[in-house]
Amino acid sequence: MTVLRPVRAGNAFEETVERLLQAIKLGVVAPGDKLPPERELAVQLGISRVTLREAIRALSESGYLDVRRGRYGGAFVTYVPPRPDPGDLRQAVKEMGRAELADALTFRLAVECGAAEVLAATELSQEQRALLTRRLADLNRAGLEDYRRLDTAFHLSIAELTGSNLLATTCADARSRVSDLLNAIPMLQVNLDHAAVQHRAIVDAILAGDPDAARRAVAEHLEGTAALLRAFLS
Amino acid sequence: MTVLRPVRAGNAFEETVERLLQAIKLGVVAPGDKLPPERELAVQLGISRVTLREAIRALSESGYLDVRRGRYGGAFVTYVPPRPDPGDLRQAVKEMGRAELADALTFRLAVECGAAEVLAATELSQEQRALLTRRLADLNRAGLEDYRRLDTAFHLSIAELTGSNLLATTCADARSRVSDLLNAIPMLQVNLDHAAVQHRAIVDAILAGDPDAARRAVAEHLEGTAALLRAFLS
DNA sequence: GTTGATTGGGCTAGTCTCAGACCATTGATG
DNA sequence: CATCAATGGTCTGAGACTAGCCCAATCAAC
Repeated sequence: MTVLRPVRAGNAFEETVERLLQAIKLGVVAPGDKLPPERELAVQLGISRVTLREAIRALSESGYLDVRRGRYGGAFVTYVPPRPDPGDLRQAVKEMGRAELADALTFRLAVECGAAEVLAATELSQEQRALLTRRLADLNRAGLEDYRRLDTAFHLSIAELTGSNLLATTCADARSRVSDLLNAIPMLQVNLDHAAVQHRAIVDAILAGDPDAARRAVAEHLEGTAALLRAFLS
Repeated sequence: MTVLRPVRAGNAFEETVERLLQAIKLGVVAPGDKLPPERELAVQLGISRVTLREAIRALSESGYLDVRRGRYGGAFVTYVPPRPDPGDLRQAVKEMGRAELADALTFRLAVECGAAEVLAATELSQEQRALLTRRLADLNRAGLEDYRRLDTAFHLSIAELTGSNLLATTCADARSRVSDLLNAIPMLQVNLDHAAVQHRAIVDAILAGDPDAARRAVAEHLEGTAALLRAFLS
């Protein structure tokens, strides 16, 4: 049964590595930025500093972080998403497995659609409307270097604006499960233009307070990339 | 930031208690049934038998379980949902806190709507359609004693039928966050009749392959109870 | 240069958790 | 009534995790 599943996804070290990797790959800490100081971060993550340091060392040895001592030191993010490559994509899809990929894509579709329609059904303040349009503008202004990070920020801000922390973390989790795959998709200008139109439609539907339109816009947007990924299974 | 949150919700003992309580309150193991044998359950939950036994003992001492030794023994569920009581409801809502309640309700709305519309957009096999209608029929045939459990089973089967484990567990989590509150809501015949109509509408929309209608039906259904709960905040 | 604040590096004693083995109880079956 | 399989009850040694402390390095400010 679905509820008597493992209580923990691994030991504290493994879960910490996973969490930090999520923060890095989602661009919560951008390349060149540094993580919070160990003592502080350990408290935020609810683990001991020893365990946190083990995780940081692992990520440092894997090339995700550069750790520097002394004042103004810290753990700096060195990871930059690899250049999109259909070969990587094909391999990544294979590694993940057919069932797991379907699960992750369905999950993402459901929670992002749910978040968008809830937000569309909400009375939004002027600040909230401004934030949403600003995120969209940031994304449209982005270069290829920053596109994925700002795309993530845009999508996650929809969930965050609902005011539900549970929903925001769930959407972040859903996205991180496919982030490696998304990063491997080549960014063709046609696709970017297409995505921009869809992003616009999503924002318009939310600002217009039209949940059905918001749902359809998000579904259409996500189905595009989902179909592309599924194609690599055959 | 939403992603640098605690890695663990508590120690293994606490998380195990929480998980077993979820299984009991959602009716995954019905009153009178017993949990799987300790050795087996410990493996399923990914914890040691020692830790599992501590959790079982705590629940036994709290009156949720009755543990019997020997062959044909086991941990039997003795918990039956308390008789609905507006007084309990008012207190439970107060204990939970305004922000947490809003979070949980928004979360549930988003994920259950998302699940329903994904399912409505899916090609369903004959077996899947049959399962859904059977769950609905079971619920309509239920007495007051079994209503909550079968209502939960109906709602969760929608998420399970999407084939996404992640989505199913997320919906189960969302429901369990408000289950105490739902159980405290008095079951008036008017409300049950109303719910039956809404359940029918949800199933019809899913079977008809109409995601927009499915979304609206679920949203309307959940907003009813959400509004009722919110009323107890004032 | 010296200083001092900030940050990573490392140690230790104690608690939590685990795997595995063995014991005790129960009750259907022959 | 004796047997025996299934199940909960208990113990032990090892490893994971934590809290708290102190050390070492760095660099802006004086």
